[in-house]
Amino acid sequence: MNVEEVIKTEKKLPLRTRTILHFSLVGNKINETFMAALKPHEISEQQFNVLRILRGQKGKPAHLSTINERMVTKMSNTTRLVDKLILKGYVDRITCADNRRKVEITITDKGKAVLTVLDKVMEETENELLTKFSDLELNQLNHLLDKF
Amino acid sequence: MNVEEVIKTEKKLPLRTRTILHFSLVGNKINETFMAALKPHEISEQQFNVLRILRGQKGKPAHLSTINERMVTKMSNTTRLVDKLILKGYVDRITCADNRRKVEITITDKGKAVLTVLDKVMEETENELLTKFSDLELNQLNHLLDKF
DNA sequence: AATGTATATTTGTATATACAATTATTGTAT
DNA sequence: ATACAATAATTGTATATACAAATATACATT
Repeated sequence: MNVEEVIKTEKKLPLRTRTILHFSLVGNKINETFMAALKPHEISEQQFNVLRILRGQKGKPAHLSTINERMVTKMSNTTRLVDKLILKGYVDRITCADNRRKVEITITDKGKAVLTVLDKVMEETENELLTKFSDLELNQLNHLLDKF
Repeated sequence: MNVEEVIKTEKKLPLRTRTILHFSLVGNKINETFMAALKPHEISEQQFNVLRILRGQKGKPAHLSTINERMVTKMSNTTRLVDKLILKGYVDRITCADNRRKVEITITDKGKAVLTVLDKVMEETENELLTKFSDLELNQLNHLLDKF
């Protein structure tokens, strides 16, 4: 992906401007690719993330605030993401007995089942996006990303 | 930015999964930073992009489709982005005389004026985001991004 | 000229997200 | 115990975006 080609400019961009622009162009490509891959399964990336977080709990329920901390989205959206997952039967929500302000979210068997399907979809998409990278290059990239 | 720390997991993620996740975490950080920087000026990143594209035309108007090609967003959104810029007095829209299906968008003096202000804001934000990078590292990053 | 097809943009509608305000519950200080 | 602040989640509302359908104009074929 060549920046100057995409944005159709002849003039040389300053290094920092070019880097940020480059980054956001690649980011958009990655997002679009994942959205397209998940679309046939009628689930959004954010909803998928919630399911993954819940699986990470290994049976234990997660408080809504915990899910929220591990996501980029805002609290109010987390509530509504969970609403949608409940409608699909992928998670359950009960109010916490210890502290009735909190709610506990658990992934259902149905939710686990779609996750195993989606895991494959995501892995394939990752590989598709990263075909041109060697492991060495991926490590270099990760190392550079740590600097942000 | 450490991936495992952000998503609070102990187990080691597969290299490819980690890279994509890392990328999207950094992408979110970049986006948030720019949104926050532009917010006081009451303009969105997308609206700002339209203005930059128009400036690149050097006085010549741009067709809506041209603007659209150079942006990530969809055509219908481009229409509405321009609507908002017109309301603010930053651009003009006239139907093209040669081909009355097309429209021509031009940046106004007022639009150019805010751009010069926003240029500084963007440059500062870029520098703020990239403080930890040497020029060599930025070139390495750009080189790796080309592989996407 | 009439008809069908392609192009360029706009509009309608559903969904997604951000932000502020609200509700409900718990903890704390007097 | 009462009042006040803090915490957790939800709801209302405005804005943003995606997608499909509609509109308007131009081009091509008979």
